[in-house]
Amino acid sequence: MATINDVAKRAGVSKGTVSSVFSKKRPISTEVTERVLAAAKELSYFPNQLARSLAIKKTMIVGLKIPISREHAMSGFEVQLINGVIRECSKRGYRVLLDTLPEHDDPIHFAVDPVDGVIMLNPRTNDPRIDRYKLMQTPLVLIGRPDPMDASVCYVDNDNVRIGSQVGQYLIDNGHTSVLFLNASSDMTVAADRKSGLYEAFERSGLSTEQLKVLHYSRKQHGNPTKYGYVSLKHSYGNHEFTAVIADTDRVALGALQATRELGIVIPEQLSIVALSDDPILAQETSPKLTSVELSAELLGSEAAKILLKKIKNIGIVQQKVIDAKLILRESCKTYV
Amino acid sequence: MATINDVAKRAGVSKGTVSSVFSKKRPISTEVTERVLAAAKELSYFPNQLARSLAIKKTMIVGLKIPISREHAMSGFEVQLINGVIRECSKRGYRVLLDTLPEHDDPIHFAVDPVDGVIMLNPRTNDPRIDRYKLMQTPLVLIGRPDPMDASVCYVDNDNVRIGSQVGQYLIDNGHTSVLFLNASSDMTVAADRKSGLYEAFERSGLSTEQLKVLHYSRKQHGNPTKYGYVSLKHSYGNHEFTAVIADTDRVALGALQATRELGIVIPEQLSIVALSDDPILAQETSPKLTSVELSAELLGSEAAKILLKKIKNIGIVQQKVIDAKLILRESCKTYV
DNA sequence: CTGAAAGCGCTTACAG
DNA sequence: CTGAAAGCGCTTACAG
Repeated sequence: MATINDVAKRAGVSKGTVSSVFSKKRPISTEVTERVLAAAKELSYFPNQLARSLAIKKTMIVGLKIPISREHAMSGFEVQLINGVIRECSKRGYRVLLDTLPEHDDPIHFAVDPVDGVIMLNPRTNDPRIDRYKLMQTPLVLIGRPDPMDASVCYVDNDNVRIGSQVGQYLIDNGHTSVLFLNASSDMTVAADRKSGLYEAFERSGLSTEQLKVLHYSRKQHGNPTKYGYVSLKHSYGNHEFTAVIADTDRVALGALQATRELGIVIPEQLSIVALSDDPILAQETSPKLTSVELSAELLGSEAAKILLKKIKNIGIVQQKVIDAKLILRESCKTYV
Repeated sequence: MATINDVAKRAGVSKGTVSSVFSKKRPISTEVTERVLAAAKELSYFPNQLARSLAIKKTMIVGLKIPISREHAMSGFEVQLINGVIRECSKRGYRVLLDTLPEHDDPIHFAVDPVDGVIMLNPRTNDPRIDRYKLMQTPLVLIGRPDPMDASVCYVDNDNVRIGSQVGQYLIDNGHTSVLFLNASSDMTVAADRKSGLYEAFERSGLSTEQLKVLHYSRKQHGNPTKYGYVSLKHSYGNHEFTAVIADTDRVALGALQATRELGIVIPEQLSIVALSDDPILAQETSPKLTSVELSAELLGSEAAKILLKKIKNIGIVQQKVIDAKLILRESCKTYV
């Protein structure tokens, strides 16, 4: 690969000049410009972004840290979220470095990536990476709230307590007093938040939270979300009393739906189902169509990107944003008439 | 941000030594190692990948060039494909730089990206980028065949002629003699390939290709694939004779399905539908379930990544691979009994 | 086991 | 409008 030096020599100019004709940062006479361009073409010269980035300390790349399971495809939620990030970034001329690599616990391996900022999914409790990004002074925005709360970090999130409460209230309003909650895995902050929202709704209505059966997903135990829905329903139905099930995601709901079919349970007459994470396309194609909460994953992604891009331009900004989730009524819940 | 120099000074060693304790490329005494690590910690030092990459000429990043429409979400095909690329890359410790930016025609803006190689989707006819990557000596693998054919470039692809022919034959075997083909946009090589395969099948069976009505998608004209399916069917039904329609993708089929519902056409009794690009989940959730061709997008992605990674390790390798597509029979085609 | 120095390929004040 | 030189933050022969 020819370098800027080769071109400079060939064109009989300094490399600063070559740099300028490509970057257009200072005016170069047309005569020289042409000579340089000709030399560049002859030598098949292409500017090296890496070297450029090192010099100007800017890459026009946004890092997206999103752990992806080795076995399964991305969920609709992840896909939409990535979509939102990409769309927003590409609108502003940024590219996206997808980092799905498992995280190194060893901080020695933590390096500053060739990115201008990073979006990080699902921070864990006391996530050490948050501090490291602070020390690096790398602009960071989380998707999902930091735990413990930290007013100095940027994030976008749904209000998961509210989601739990809302769905609970909806079921209560329609006559349900006992529900099976197929919750997310217990180490996720969303799981705790949604559960507490659900409890809240029950208590508010003077119902006993004893009527709430909450299960947690475990990849080790269940294999995948659809199986989780399937076996959980099969095991629980008959053993526990419940007239409604809340599924953590549409995939979980799919498994549950399958189980009800095999058990001969009629939806929604005998059992109501609502899913919390919604791939709008999927939810409309099941039968019956799935009543579910639209988390607006794409919006989460694009808002995260917006905030990050703002922050990159103006270090110091800190901003949080909660994205509205809405319950979309379709056909899988019995409504009280 | 502290640099390697700061750490070296603080620890009272040379920067080569600091470099070595982080890279472990040459042995450093434990005493010095500890001093360096302590200094690094005190100064919040994190190695700069960018500088490292420039020095060693390696980034451990794979570029994925995948133009994404501003308006719509990614298609199932794209999602699966990206999935395949990511999965394979992350398995080998590579990250993926998603580049969805619109391509600059101006070759002056073509720079060598901070990647070790690139995967490029849907090359155009006489795509100038292919030559540029050659000149840059950037390892390249295409998804979709180069046009014109070029034995020196790596690619993975379905055999789209075969797909067209296979689907055609299947329809013919089941008694169809006239079909509506809702093909991809006319500037895509896949469109031509599939069409010629379909013609082939008709000719082989001694049928008149006059009974083939082929339409092409145009974003300008149709807006989006689903609308394309919807309006095309509405316009064509009644005006043209056909007992089967081949939809370019499942999204197109979705639109067509919707149109048939409104027109009161019973699927598959009155009309057979087969889709060429298959999101397995989507296809199974429509009613009736969609008979469709599984393109194995994920496999396309992972195979492309495999070849690229091999090529990165050993420049000079050239390899092509055609990925099998299979027709999955579900419920949307009438079968001849 | 460690250091001094050249090099990776750019950019950017500073000077003219 | 252009050049010479220092700098971006690393790595790596070479020498000891």
